[in-house]
Amino acid sequence: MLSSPAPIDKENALTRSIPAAGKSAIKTTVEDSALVERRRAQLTRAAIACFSERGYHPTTIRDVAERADVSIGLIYQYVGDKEDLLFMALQEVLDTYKRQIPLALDGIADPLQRFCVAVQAYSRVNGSTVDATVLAYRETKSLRKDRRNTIMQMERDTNELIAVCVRDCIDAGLFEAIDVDMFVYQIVMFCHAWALKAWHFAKTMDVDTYVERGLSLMLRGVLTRNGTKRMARLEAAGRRSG
Amino acid sequence: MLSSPAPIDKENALTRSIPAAGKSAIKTTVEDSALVERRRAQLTRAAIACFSERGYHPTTIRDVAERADVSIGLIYQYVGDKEDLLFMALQEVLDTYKRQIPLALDGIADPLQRFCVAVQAYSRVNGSTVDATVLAYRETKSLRKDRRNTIMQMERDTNELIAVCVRDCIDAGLFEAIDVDMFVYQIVMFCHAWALKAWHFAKTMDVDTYVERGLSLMLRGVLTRNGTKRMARLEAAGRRSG
DNA sequence: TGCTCAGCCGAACGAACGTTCGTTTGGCTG
DNA sequence: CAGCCAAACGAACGTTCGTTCGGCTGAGCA
Repeated sequence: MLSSPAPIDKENALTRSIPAAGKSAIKTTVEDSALVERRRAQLTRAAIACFSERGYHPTTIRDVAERADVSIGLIYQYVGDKEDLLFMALQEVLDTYKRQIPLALDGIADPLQRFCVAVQAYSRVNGSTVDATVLAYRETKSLRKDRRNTIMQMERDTNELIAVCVRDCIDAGLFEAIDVDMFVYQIVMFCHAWALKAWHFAKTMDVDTYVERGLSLMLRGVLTRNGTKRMARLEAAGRRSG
Repeated sequence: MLSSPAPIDKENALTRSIPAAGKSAIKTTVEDSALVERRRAQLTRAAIACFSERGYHPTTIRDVAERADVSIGLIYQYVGDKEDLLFMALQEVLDTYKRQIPLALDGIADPLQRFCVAVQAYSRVNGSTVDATVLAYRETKSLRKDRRNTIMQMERDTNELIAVCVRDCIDAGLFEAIDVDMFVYQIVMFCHAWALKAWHFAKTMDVDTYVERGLSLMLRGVLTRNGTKRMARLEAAGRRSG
């Protein structure tokens, strides 16, 4: 057996919109916790926009303040320092991925379709926020170690969403007994590549075409005979509905 | 036919160790061109080390000067500004890739073996300089547009080295008539992933294991019947020799 | 020996930026 | 309406860092 054990994460259901509370919590001087949440969301949105555009270090606090339409001083009532803004931004980006995939999967039962939809959803969210995905690749290293670990754990959580789909396909006899860990990373890199190599791909196709062409390549040799039949049926159904 | 035309680049043979002369050339006040080359190589080495460790923006000119064991003032006799250092560093990194693959391919005739060796060489060079590969992903965006384009062209050149191997395998009847562009990017991302996801993979295997497991997954469904036979023979030969 | 100048040095400059803090605002309370 | 206070503001501070520039050095030459 080639597959190495992938750690299964159980804290998924417990995470909040801004998780990782406790240890690396963010300082605030404001009491009203609803206000804190609202302001932080506002600042996070502005930070993602600024950091995506110019990068973390070249962006100034003044840039973020202006984008968020608040004063410089206000920012320091809701975060401890500039790095907190980056941490919040990256958490929000990774969290979006973690939210979008289950959302797309909702109500779909067939394992093969679930797999394809998961890949499509992940690629689409990468595509709709290319800059944010690139930001995560560029700036995760700019975080302190413990926070970097938090972000990496969030990536592992997302990967696990894909891994589950793959294992279900194998269990259902639709995929061969492949190297799951390797395949999951191949898929994940494929989804990220739509953002990372947008300068190459976006010239010649849209996301959905990309996913279609990519899957038809990657699934050769992975689908069982049954899987191939099921795939043909799904494609026919897809063509009929849109 | 799914494959889209990949542009073939002919200026490969013309590039020098520090290419892209002409337009975006780098300022110097020193006459002796041999000295300029030596000093720039020295500075480039130091810059790659510093930028890889701490990132481009947090690295100071003082850091690079210290690492290269020269004064601050000397640097400005060989480069115009800090961005020149980044440009030289990224060029050197990408150029190493472009040099290593043909080097590994030298003397190998069998198309399938050439493909496998190219993937292995690319993964190995990514692995031996993980930080440099990550640097290229992080900081290419920190360059001015024209220089960013130069770097992207160098990446395309490297990709083309892989593309040639793939097409040769198809022409030799060892690969099915697959989507070449898609497959090349899948391979390239796979090679980069060894560096980008080192925190995941390096815990459980070495580069060569990674390449072996990755290829055996990606080549299912790509190899023709003949290709599969040839592959088995190559693996047997490989096992005998080392 | 003394002159010259390419190459090198690093103190000094000044702009930019993260962060602070004294002040202002506006709404609630009694 | 007076008194209070959380929230917001933004000028000012102190530091950092890219870049400059005036002077030093030593090899080559007369």
